[in-house]
Formats: sequence, structure tokens, C-alpha cells
Amino acid sequence: MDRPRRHIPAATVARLPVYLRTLSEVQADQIDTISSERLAEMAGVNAAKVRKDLSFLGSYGTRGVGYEVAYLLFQIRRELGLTQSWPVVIVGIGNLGAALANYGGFGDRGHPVAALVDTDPAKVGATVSGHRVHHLDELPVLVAEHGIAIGVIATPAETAQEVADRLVAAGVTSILNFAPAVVSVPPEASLRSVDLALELQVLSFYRQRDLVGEVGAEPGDRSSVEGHSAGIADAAPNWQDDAVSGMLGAVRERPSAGSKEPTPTCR
Amino acid sequence: MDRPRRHIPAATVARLPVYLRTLSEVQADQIDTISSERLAEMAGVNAAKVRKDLSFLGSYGTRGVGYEVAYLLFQIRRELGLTQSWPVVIVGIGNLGAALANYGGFGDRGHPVAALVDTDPAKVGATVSGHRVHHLDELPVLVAEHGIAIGVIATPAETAQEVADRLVAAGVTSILNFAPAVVSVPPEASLRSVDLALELQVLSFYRQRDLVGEVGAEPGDRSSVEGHSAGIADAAPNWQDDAVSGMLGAVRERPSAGSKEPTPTCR
DNA sequence: ACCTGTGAACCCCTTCACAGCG
DNA sequence: CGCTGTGAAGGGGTTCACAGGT
Repeated sequence: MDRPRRHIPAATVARLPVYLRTLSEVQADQIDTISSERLAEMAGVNAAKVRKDLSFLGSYGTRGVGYEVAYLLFQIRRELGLTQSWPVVIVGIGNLGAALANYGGFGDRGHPVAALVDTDPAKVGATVSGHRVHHLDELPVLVAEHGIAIGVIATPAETAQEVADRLVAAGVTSILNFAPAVVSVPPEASLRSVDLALELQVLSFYRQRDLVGEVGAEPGDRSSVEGHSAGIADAAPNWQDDAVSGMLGAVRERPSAGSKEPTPTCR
Repeated sequence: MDRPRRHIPAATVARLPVYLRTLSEVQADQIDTISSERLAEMAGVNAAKVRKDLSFLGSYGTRGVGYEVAYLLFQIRRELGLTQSWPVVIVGIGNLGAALANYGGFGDRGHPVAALVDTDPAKVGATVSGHRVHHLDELPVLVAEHGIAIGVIATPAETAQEVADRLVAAGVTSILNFAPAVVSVPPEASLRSVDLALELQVLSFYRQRDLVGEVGAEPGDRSSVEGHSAGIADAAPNWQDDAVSGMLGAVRERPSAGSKEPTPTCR
């Protein structure tokens, strides 16, 4: 039972953080058992998906009863590798980089911001959110010193690829890119990208499409499936004081009123 | 040719902004024709996918030659509804909200920040990035006044749902949520969520998994840093009536060195 | 009875391979 | 010939429905 480790599907991996956050909330309410149906509702997915997802982790539920919240939380954390800390370095201390540095949600969830890096002489040496900003050239030293595991790219698009190369060269093989650029990394590295402008463009696609059908309404199309509410999910750190929020990942959409096409969702 | 409008798949819609950005760069280099293969390489996808995606927009390529950059750019912009401006209101002016307000990438791409909103008395009335911060109660007026089409939620998780409800009530049916919470909107609205902590957790999953199979790894193959670009891939879409589904965001990952399991990607 | 775990159907997307047309 | 456009094959992921425990 040490490593059941069936190949957990990527789609499932992307939902585990949502279950994790949901279960944390449930636990805070002193509830110690939860059914797939209830968890599904809270996480904004359907019950069959919850059961299938959790089954990849092993059989941690009890038939006729549900899942023990504390145990499930532990298993998901273990699966996500959150039983240990994964220090993060943020490269590019502009508006976004600074906001991320101030975001308390990282440290709370096992991803403490260990270092800030930039190349701008005006920024290097400054202090942002309690961290001194180092020069990009110091990356190798910082990585070794703090055991940095993840690199966050918050630079302009033009420098994103170079930064990624430098991160990989320094041994940082997990990269989260916020720059609006296509970035390539070698096979041994992992990369995820978040593009804010892209999200807005996708939203405008659906908005426009839905508006089209609104005027003359075309009958005969598929009925709209839809409905409901959904939810994103994710890990929630403490946001109280700051209000930053950001995070990435979950997305969900819905179709529009007059039209029949369901809108996509992402997460 | 007015409305070929085949049902463009959600996965394709999510890639259109990438093609758009890529083509803009190509156009800046004075290149006026591009093949699917070249576009694919630059966008980080494969050629067959590019051709299939573009075919949903209509037959805008020339066999034996490729696609005319300017024309394709126009068609994609039109499809994404970017021929007009979609004003944005940012709710929650904390670190992230302020960073987004300062982010020039929105206005440049047809999504000008038209208003900033918060509920904190200490913030209302202040000026951030040239915009005065209004109280959330003024939302209906601001929406009508500026023709706001999209709402960005950058508040703490606890208030995200209420903000979403208020946005919808005010007529804003396209919402981009950065709060780490499951948010539900009625069928006529569209919602996409981005969760930063979630992305980091997904990265740590793959990092951990890959490390399991690794032992000595690490010859420095620095020379190969980069190189290929093999593909990005997209995430799986999911949307059906119920729930959330995931898909968006761009993410791309690669398999890890020692193991054989490929890592997921999403973009 | 109730709820989990899961095989199988279904659906969407990706990839292949080639027909079709400059 | 070159490159696009696309039918068909292949792979995942979601959903269904029910078998299997409690």
C-alpha cells in the first residue's frame, strides 16, 4: 500500500487541489465524514467524477458511509507531495511578481517564497515583502542555498524563455510561467503557463458568440445543457489581509442564455 | 461566408489567443505568409492541430502556400470578438487587483480596465493606476456608464461568490475569478477561474512523482537546454452540465527524465 | 438501505494520413 | 510538388449504471 500509484490521469491531478481545499473547509466545520455527493457539490464537479478520482488514490472510502475527511486529506496531501515544503523563487519583480511575493497563500500551502530575482539594477537590492531582491545571476547560489524547487516567471514575454533556460540550468525543473509567451523546457522539466490576457480573450469569444444568438434566436439547435453552478476550487491560503488572490487554474464557464452551445470550462 | 461558425471546440477556442499572439509577432517581422508547420512550432503545438483548428474558422489558407498572416489575424480577432472593446471592472484592489490594474496587457488587447471596485473604506476613493477606486455598491452605475462586459474577481475567497452574484445582477455575465474558491454563476453567465496555489500543487505532484523514479540523475545536459518545443498540449476540456470542467489555462508539461510517465499539460 | 468502486459506453479531442487544390 | 483541409483512427476523460461491501 505504499505505492498503489496507478497512473493518475492529468485531469484528476488538476482536481486534487480542489478536493484538498474543499476538505480543509469541511474539516474546519468539525465534520469528519463526507459522501462523494456532498464533496462533489462543494467542489463543483459531479459525484461519479469524485469517486473515480479518489479511486485512483486507493480505496479510501467506506461503502454505505463515505470518506473520512482527515484520512482523505492526508492521502491527497501525500499524493500531491505536500508533506514537504517546496520553496519558490519568483523571477521578475514587477507588479505581478511583487503581488505574488506578497501573496500569503504560497507559504501556507507548502510553497514558501524563498527568493526574489530580477535584472533591473533599480530593483536589485530593494526589499519587497520582506525579501531582498537578488540579481538573476545569483540564481544558482540561491537555488542551492534555499533548496528551491519551483520557479515562477513573472517577467515580460521577451525574457521568459531565457529565464526558463536559466532556471533549468540552475536545477529548477518545475516552472510556472505568467509571461504571455510560448516557453519550451527540456523533457525532464515541468511547465505550466497562465496567461491572463488569454483568459479574457476566451471569455470574449463566448460572450460574443452568445450575443449573436440572442437577437434572432435560432430555433432548432440543441437544447442547452447546462445549468448550474459550479465551482472552482482550489487551495485557499489566507487571504485575509491582503487580498491578493490569484491563482491559477480553475476555470469554469457556462453557456449563455439565448444560445444553445454550452460554454467551456476550465480549471 | 458570413457565419460558417461551426461549433468551435473549446480546446480550439483556448488556442486561438495563442495563434493570435504568435501571428502578431510574425507580422511585426514583416512576414506575410506562414505555413501551419511554422505557426505550430512558434505556438508550441503540432501542425495537424493548427490546421484543424484553423479549419473551424473557415478555409483561410492557400494550398501549396500557407496562410496569409494579416487575413488570418483579422479572422481570429473577429472570431474572438476582439473587433470591439470589452471594458473590464476589477473587484478587490489588493496586491493582485492592483497588479492587474497596472498590467498593460489588457488594454492593449481590447480589454481596457474601466473601473476598480472594493469595499474597504481605506481603499475606496484612492487612486490606483490612474483609476479612482469605487465602492462595490456603485457597480450597477459603473457598468452602465462604462459599458462593462467583464468582471475580474481579485478578492479573498470568502467574498468571491457574493461578488460574482453582484456582477451578474449588474449585468456582467463574463467573469474571471482569481479567488481560490468554487464560484457558481447562472447559465447565462460565463466563468473562468485561475488559481495560483492550485498550479503550484499540480507542479509539486509531478515533481514528486518524477523524483520517485530518479536516483542519480543529473548530468548536466546544459547544452540541450531548450531545443525542442515539442508540444504543448492542451488540457482536457470538460464541461457538461454540471460542473466544472477543466480546461483552460495554458499549461504544458513534459515527462520527467527517469520515468516514463509523461506529464500533463494544459494550455 | 446506503454509498463506494468500477467496467463499459460515450464523447471530445488529438493525431494520422492522404485526398484535394494551388 | 507543397501545403492545406479533413475523414478516420486512436486516446483520454466523463458519465452511466450496477456490482460489491457495510
